[in-house]
Amino acid sequence: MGRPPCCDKSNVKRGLWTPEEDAKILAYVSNHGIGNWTSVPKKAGLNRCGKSCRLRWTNYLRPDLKHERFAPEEEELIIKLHKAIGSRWSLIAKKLPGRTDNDVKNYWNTKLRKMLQKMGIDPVTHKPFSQIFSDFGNISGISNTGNLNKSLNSSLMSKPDHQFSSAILTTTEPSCFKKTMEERVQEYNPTVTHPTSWDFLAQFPVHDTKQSPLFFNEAPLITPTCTFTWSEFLLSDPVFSAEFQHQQEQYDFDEMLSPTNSSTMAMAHNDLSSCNITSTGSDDDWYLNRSVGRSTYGHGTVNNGLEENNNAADHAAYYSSSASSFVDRILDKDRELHSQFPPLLDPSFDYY
DNA sequence: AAAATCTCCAACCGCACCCGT
DNA sequence: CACGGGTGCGGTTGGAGATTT
Repeated sequence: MGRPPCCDKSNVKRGLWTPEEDAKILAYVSNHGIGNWTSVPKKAGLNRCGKSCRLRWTNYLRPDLKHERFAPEEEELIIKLHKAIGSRWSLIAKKLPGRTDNDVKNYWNTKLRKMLQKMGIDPVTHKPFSQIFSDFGNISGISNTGNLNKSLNSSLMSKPDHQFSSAILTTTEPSCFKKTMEERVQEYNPTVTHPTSWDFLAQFPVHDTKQSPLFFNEAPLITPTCTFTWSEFLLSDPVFSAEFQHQQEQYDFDEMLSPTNSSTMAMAHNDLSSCNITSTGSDDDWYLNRSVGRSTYGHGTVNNGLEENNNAADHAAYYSSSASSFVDRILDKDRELHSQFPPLLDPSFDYY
């Protein structure tokens, strides 16, 4: 027998909150503080589930929340923390003052995940696809070039925004696909005149480990081709290595991280310990943000013009202006790695 | 101009954990 | 120790606005 619901769902209001309802929550909290949310609806005169009240307060009404767009430093930190600990949004949010787990989760799902995919980085493993293919080439029984080429061919037949499907492991696709890597890359992005393997790989949609466990999850089948690891690369990165010097002084991550999953957590400990973010938010800004920023009453979100940054030009500007960013350094390292994989760099390489 | 599709994010759901009794 | 209510958390959904066809 399952647990009874926290309230009678049929008799409580659901959906978007009105300014009047928000005012009641704010008035209640200012008078009584937070706690015992199940009794809040009754005491505050709201026809809402207590859980819904708590969520509204936690995710939107709390005075310490930031409502402006994520800063580049915040984006970088989210990516780094996600690499270290995965989708533990509440832990990640704790390192981003003024952000909630819901904020971080939404931002990851709508922006960062897609951005990494477009850059050729698998947002699940945070590895460039090149490294994944390198590992792929060493899987027993499918290591010969012909099969690998056919597999690559198969994946190229899919549209970029589609998830990387298990089709990569099939060899039954039509064999009429004969474009070179350079042609494919330039077709995808005409501004690339001398595509690297990275550009080539950036075409590939991301692999979904849930849908296609054969590729990633059967770890014993995969034997890395070289001793390089991305965690070591990150540790050697000049920016991050400086941060590592202060690791234990800044955070007690043993407290944050569960003792289970020791190897992953050990890495997480290293990566997380380097995080050092300074709060840029101000409580005083909040009411200003609420008045000039966005609100979510009635018809959804109203932005102040700075909120959204969806176009590619802005992204390009950001990544060129935040010189030698986290991702840039990964790209540089990946190109270096590809010097060890010349066949993929040969313009005459034919995917057939 | 209208319809279709996409993007974004607030809100919801259900499970797990915490903690007081 | 067991139980039950409250809370935290991550995944998912619904729908409004934006963009594309």
